[in-house]
Amino acid sequence: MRTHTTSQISEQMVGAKVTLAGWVDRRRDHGGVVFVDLRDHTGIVQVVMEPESFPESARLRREFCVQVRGMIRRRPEGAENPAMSNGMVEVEVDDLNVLSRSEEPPFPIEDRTSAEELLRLEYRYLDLRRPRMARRLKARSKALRTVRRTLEDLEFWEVETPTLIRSTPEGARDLLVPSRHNPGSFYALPQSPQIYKQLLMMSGVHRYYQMCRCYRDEDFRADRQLEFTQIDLEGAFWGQEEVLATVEKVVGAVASTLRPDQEVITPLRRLTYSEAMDRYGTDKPDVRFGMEIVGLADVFAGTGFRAFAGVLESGGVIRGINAGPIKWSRARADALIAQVRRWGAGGLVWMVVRQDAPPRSPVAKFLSDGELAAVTDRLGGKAGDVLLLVADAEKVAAQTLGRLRLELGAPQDSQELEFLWVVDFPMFEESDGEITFLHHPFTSPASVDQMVNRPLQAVARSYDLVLNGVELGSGSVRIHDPDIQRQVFRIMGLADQEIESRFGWFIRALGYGAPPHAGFAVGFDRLVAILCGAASIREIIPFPKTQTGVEPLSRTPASVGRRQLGELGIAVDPRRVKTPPSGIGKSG
RNA sequence: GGGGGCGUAGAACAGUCUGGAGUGUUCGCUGGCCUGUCAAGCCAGAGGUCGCGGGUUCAAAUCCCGUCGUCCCCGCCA
Repeated sequence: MRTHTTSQISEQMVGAKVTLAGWVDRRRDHGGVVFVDLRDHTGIVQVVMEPESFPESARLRREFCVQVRGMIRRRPEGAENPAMSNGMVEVEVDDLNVLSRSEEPPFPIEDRTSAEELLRLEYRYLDLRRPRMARRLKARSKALRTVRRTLEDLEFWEVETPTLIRSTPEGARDLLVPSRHNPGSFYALPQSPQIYKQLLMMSGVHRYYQMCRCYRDEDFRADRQLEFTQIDLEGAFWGQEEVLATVEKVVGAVASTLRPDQEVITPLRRLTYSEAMDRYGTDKPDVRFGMEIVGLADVFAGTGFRAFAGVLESGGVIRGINAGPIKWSRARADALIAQVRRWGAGGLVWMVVRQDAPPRSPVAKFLSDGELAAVTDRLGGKAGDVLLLVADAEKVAAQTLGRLRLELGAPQDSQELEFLWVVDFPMFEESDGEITFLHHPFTSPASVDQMVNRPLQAVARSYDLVLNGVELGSGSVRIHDPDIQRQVFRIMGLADQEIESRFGWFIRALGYGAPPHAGFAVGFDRLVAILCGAASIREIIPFPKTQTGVEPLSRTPASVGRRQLGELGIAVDPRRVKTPPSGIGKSG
């Protein structure tokens, strides 16, 4: 079918006979001579023919699939195109073969313009012909290969675990699959192979990894789909350091493959969870820029400003950021204050630092000169800088300033890659009076005593990998002692009977000489998306779903027949039936 | 579950605030001309349920109500 790809055509090949195949990217008909840009998966080359010899050249249209045979020749002087890698030469056609014709494409197949995403998804096979999308597919493939090579070199075994597993009510909503042999019973698609990879450790597997598809039936985001790919790994006789070193090797290798322009320096920076929360107001800080959060409670310890004093008395905090010399106006201040109120904060105090004068601020009259000077000093304020202060409950203040920081400071077109470990997460958190784990219930506590006596202060041996403010993955040292595992479930409020019925089989497995083990899972789609500079993981997933879980090309999901349902013992409540959208958004 | 943006020709948009004939821009498409273009050029032409439904009005792309789709965010995501 073809002897070369378009990107192989070069000046050195002048005089060579080649056969190429691909699509008509563009046709430029000059009457006596016709130029066709022939596109394949590697690029574009110009082919030339005369309508006198090839009358069908006039009937070629965009996206026709063609095969051409011809000779590579140097372009006439002055007709070279230095913008193309093979622009010094062109293919003089000896034989033209239209393999298949094409309808007029619904949107142009080129990087320069972009159609609406829904239309692109409906015609994804055309969208993927665009060079940018082809590059992303290729990048994803290279990343997969790099991960596998790196881990295979480290003697990891890729082991496939079941994708039809038992549903567990904890965590995200499961995607369910009905069982025909056991009507009324359901499989769940895995949210992660967590339990199976731990069982593999108990099975004597030394190093495990898997490129696995995981499923979580939760609402979509730019970085969240119903199904997604993880680099899942686990090692026996491992602790935190071995995991971190291995994950650094893997993501470092992928980064240097896809982004050779950026150097990833290992070992990666580490922050503890509490440092991250204090300085950045989030457990996934974007450290490509400063604007760190600074505690100011001591500055206002004896303040006469009632609003601040009240917050401190009730156990709250006062913290601030220096937003720098941003454009400031009354309107902007009002808009920001309204915004932080929508986020749940009581308010926002702003100050604009001045040369040789106390900061300008609506609350300046309530504060002493000493307090104003101390705040300015603490936040490193220079003339023109805008300082933003929040006085509130600790969690609210951290969250508010963390979001403000991102909104006001996050770099827009940065090429930088800032990987970061966040370590020492809390074991549990309290929400609505219930104790739930932050990571998952198989995470080892740093101290069993502390976990039992003061669970909400307990530190877990767990860690997250963060890239440019995006959570790339998380892992932990696992519990390998059945008694500790049982205790964790008790702290979560499970009765012994329930522990036995739901997790007894797993705890029993821990009772047969389980090795200490630890592991990690990297969100592969997110990693590739960030490295490719894509704004959403949909850009690096070949056939992604929309926000309502629809795959618009095949129109998935779809209803199934009564007979199919009958075999499964399932009846659908007609009041709940909603037909998924069956076309593009213009349907009424 | 909640907040916000968007929906106008095959594509990307302007027009919507302040109602007055489907008014327009760029690209694509069709036909013609053209032997060195490469986002070719020139000439001519076709192409519209202004997402859908209802209301207000002499008159609705425009105002109001509802609804569908889509995107972003909050909740949610062990």
